[in-house]
Amino acid sequence: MTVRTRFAPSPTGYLHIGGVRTALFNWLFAKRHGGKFILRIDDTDDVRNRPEALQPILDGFRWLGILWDEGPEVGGPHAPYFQGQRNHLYRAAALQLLDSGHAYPCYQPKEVLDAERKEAEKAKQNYVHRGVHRDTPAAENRRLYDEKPTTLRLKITPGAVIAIDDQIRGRVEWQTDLMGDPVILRPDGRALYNFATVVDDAGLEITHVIRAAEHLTNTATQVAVYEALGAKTPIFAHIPVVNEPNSKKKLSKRDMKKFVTAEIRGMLRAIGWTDADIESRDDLNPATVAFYREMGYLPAGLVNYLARLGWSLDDKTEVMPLETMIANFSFERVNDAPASFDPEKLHWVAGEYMKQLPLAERIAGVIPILRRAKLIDDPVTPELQRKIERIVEACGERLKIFADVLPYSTFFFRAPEYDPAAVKKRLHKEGAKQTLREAGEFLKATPSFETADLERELKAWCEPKQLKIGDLNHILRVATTGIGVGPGLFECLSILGREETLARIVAAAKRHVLFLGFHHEKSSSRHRRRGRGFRHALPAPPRQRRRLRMSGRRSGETDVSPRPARLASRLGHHRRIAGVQAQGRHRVSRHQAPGVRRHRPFGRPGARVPSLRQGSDRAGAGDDADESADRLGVPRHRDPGDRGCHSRQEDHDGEEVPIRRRGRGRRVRR
RNA sequence: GGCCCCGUCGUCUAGUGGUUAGGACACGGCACUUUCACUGCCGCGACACGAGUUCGAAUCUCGUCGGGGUCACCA
Repeated sequence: MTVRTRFAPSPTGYLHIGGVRTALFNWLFAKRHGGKFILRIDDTDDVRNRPEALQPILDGFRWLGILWDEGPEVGGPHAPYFQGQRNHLYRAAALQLLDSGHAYPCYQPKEVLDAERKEAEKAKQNYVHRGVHRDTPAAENRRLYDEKPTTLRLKITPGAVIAIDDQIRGRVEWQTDLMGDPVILRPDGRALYNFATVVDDAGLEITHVIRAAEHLTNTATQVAVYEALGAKTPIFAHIPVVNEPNSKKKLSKRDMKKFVTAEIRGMLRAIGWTDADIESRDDLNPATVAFYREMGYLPAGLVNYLARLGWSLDDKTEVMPLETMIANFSFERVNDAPASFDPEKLHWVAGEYMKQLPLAERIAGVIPILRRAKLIDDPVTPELQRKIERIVEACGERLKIFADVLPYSTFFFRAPEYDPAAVKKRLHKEGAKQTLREAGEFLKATPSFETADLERELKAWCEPKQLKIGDLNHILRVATTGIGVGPGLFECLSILGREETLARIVAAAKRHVLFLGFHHEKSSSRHRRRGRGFRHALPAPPRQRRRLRMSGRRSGETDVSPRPARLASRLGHHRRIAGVQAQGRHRVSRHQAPGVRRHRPFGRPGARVPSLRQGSDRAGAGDDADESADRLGVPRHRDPGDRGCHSRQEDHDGEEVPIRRRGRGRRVRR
């Protein structure tokens, strides 16, 4: 028997991260057994049935390399692969069940049913619907239905047990007495999910139904349909759901917008998306695959991470080639318990893959990011290409995802934006200005501006002056790049070239005085405190943080505002020259680095969130900041009074509950 | 509320009666270093709880607690 697995997304306009994990398991299993992976589109929900909403899903799969053997745009022997085009099959199957006495028409109005359901709920009873025509002869039921079409219900056999041997969960059983007769066909002839799915899975000869555990309870109904249809039930494997980061809640498709926190917004803006884009597009969201594509994650890294989310190869392997995953994938090593999506680890895995990527491909990956961020124009001249190559080389392993290039390279393409904290730390020092001027003079005349030569020359220059190369490094770095961290200084200078380097040194030396009083006013904004990559922004540097903690301040929050007296003394000076040089003072763009912050989709687990309200000069942060701060930092707790946990106690002396999985570790292997 | 599923460091996981409970991310520290990153080393840190079976339980049984999923003429 050839293994056939399937994934059946609804065309929602985006590929959900939880969904793609399910699809991946299906795909891996099929590949492992030389089988076929089928993509079927569950588009029976009219409301969301937009053809254009399918494309992002197909694109996402193709980008990840999860290719389907049968399905949209590929075809196959069981076409069409859209449920919307298969309704005649469901209808035929339903009528067949009607004729065989497995189904019956139900004329009970919906309102009555709802009322009954409510009643049952009130009485704390399970609601089990049995229609009046359950026991009417099949021929009579068919006559009734033809005369007056209505909903068709499946007859559930009473007093029976439906059981599956789930590949992951072991044996799971349900008592049919607790199941109502499910509707399989609406009055207008359209099928319901639990029915259509079975007709399709049977029709497409799916051998293994691998899906998220949230479908486990659907399985009872579906098995009943298989049996009524006389079809062979497939093998089921219910994989644990994917939870929100640091949460025990499912990473849901509902309420996706909540994942677009102020921080995520900042990241999206940094790579060139506007607020309008973010508002209007569902897929600019860290719960989708598209988001990671946008941010420049390598697809292979995402696949590797997702594969490891709920599955393991052994006791230690984290990063492994696709072939290894395929060769070793088995349900036996799929965990039973839900797994929380961990963006930090994903980022790490992505970085591991980036390390392996040849330079040429890194360059190719970085270009679209630079372009979107409007740092480069469309035609990439050979000269520009060479510059980008040098930048990427200089970034080295700082690059884990392509978007990491931005904080490390923006200053190569436009005038540096000075990070106030770095300026304060490195330029507001006794002698810094002097050193800067002298270094500038020296760099005017060095014989070469090649990286290695610069390094040698500058080191030699430092020696007699009792100046540590490290100190010079800091001063020059901030003066020429505006930020305190980045690629190697000598690489930076070399890439900038002599002319630009000197210009920046002169400009920085001039403005140095201005810096003394100016930046303090607004520097409480976390957003521009650190000009570092996506990966290392939020926490203050170790030493600083320790100090903050000791002073009882929240960690992660830096207060560099000057004491009032000092501020006052500076203000006079500042006012005098501000009018003339206002445009020359440091400016922090609202949209670009160095505001680019640490990559933390979904926010930082467990961290106190510094107030973003202070950063009112940061565009867009104000509105959603409070809300997202709550979400980011505060662990999700249910209301203590709302713990749905009394059930078993109350049950205990009531009805016996004979249904439970036996032997938790037991798995039926094939 | 009914039914079903799940419970090993903050997170991902290894573990199928005998282990000092292993690895990875994250975090803290040290070393390397011109910053950061990389790399190496060190550290922090878990079997939800209670009974039972057993010479011996993270592992088997029962119970308790906790978490989640699902209860549609949605998918």
